Amino acid sequence: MASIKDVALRAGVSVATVSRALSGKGKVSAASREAVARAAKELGYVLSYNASSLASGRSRNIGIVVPTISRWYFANVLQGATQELNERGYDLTLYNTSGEQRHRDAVFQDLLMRQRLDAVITVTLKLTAPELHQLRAIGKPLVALGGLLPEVSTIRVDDFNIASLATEHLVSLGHTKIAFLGGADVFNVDFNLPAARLDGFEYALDQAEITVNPQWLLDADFTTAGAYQKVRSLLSNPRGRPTALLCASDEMAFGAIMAARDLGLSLPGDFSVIGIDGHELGELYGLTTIAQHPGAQGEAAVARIMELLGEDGYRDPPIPAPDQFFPTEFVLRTSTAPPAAG
Amino acid sequence: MASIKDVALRAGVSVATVSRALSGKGKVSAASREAVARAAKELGYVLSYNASSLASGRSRNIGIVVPTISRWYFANVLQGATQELNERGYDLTLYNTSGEQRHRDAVFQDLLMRQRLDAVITVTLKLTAPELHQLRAIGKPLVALGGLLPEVSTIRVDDFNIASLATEHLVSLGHTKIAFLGGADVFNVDFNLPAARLDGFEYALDQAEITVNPQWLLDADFTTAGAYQKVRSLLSNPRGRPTALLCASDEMAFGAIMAARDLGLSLPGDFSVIGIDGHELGELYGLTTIAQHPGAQGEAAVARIMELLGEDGYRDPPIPAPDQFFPTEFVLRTSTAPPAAG
DNA sequence: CTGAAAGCGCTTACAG
DNA sequence: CTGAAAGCGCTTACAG
Repeated sequence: MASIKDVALRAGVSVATVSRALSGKGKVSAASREAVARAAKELGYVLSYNASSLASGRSRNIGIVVPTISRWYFANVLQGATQELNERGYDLTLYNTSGEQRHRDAVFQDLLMRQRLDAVITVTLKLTAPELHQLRAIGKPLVALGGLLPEVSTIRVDDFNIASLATEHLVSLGHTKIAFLGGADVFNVDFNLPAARLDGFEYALDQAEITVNPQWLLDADFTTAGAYQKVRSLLSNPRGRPTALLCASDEMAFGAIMAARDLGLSLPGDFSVIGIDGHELGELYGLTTIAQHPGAQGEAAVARIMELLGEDGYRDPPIPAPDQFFPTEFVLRTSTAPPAAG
Repeated sequence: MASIKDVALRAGVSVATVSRALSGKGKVSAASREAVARAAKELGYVLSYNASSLASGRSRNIGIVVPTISRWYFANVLQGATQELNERGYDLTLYNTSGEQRHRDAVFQDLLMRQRLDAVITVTLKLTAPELHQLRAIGKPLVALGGLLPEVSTIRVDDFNIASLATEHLVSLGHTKIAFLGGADVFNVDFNLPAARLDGFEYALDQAEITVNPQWLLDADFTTAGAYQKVRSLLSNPRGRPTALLCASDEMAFGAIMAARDLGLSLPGDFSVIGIDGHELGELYGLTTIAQHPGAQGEAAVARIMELLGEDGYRDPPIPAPDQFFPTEFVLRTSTAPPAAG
């Protein structure tokens, strides 16, 4: 592979000039710039990022830590983040904390520390105190997508507000018998949202002076199959069932719809379902939902990182790191309607 | 951050000894080893991978190039690959070729070339000749998951065989009116499988002396929604419809099942569906399928890379790079049954 | 605008 | 088993 020396030799300038010409930093005459560009092209020169990073302290590489990849939300966040980063000429290094504890430890104690990263994005991770300490020790910009890192710049949706809005929708249709399907803590993820979403649900019902039936506050594991089981039981209770259900994720809402159908209920006449997420499949199910656009969240996290990095790769002093609510969108489809008369 | 010099100073040895002690390469006395370990720990030393890579030529970093992330197969491949890599102390750098052409160009012309990678894994990508040339020019081990890179070590499932097995299953149940739903080329992915799977389908029918109805050879875009539309049309044809369907992916099979149900057909009595993939949701749908375990494929790709790298990070001369079929598994559920009498 | 040179933090023959 | 030293390929004050 051609090195910067080869380019310098061919262009008839010093390596310093090659470096300046190629990076665009510092003054270089038009003639030199051109000669360098030509030489570099002829030699197929690509700069060594290890060397560049070592010398400059900038890696053009962002780390992202997720609790799992193979779930809708996370896969879409990654999709948005990689595209945005690759477009800006940055690499993305992916860390997955799922699986055994020692893998997770390896990520925080070793992999993240290797000084190859300019910044780190964490996605809905509930970190232990030592993990947070480690992350801070890197001394690089940090963005927490999905919130949850104290004193760290965060981007997240307003879970309380989303849940109360969804609930208000059901109330406004005339429902009073409304159930809630939240999510349990899985993957060591703080889907802490469950708490906030439950609060929003209860708040909206309270505002409407509707009493919450504690039997109708359920939990599943954020999967379609898990939700299916729970909702099937819910709807089979001979002592009466709700006419509407708010699910803390669309994937769970799909399970709820399947369960209701399998029990012979007609939707939305007998049973209304609203989700939260904006999953593509929602269209096919006719699912009313509140879309949170995770791909765009991934892009926003990258944009925030770039702000924090500034033009030269760092800000001194650092700019304040805001906490930002990401906008969501109410999507009305056919899974919600007024309850059947009677 | 503490550097190797600090550790050397504190341990009372040279940096060379520190390097050897920490890497485990070369002879070091037990005493030195211990002193170094203690000093490193006390200082919270973590080695700079940029420096290490520059000096040694090894990055402990594997690149993986995918055409998209937010689809079941790819998300699961990544899930398997990251876990396996993180466990071995390797970083994974993720490149996504979806989106605009210039992003894709940036990946191949720039990002992959930066000499930060020890090896590259590509996932079901149809590469152009220049792209392939670029990849080869890196001079690093290459593994193609899903096949398709000429003269490159590949790991893939046997699409022909999978499809013919699935078809034989339907035939053995007594079906003769069998349709096939393949996938169109999306994302610039060579889901070239469609061709192989179609071949397998036709072969099996031929063996059973069943004539293929060309009207029943369909194509969708590998999505549930796309399949739903196609199958709805297929089943609504007043001139008769098939009693069974082979779908080239489980996600499409879900759409097929939904379409059949929405038309009032009873499954599997009126209509049998078999998929290919092993998607988790298949259980809920009762979908008979051929599971291909993409997470395990991701792990296998990593294992292959490690073989190619050898203990020291390279093999000289390189070991031969085999082409390997990844095992799949027939999963019988309730979506397939003999056709209703008549 | 340009070049010589120091330095980034490691690894690894080489000599002992 | 150990250390001094060269070298990996860049970047960036510094001096001109």
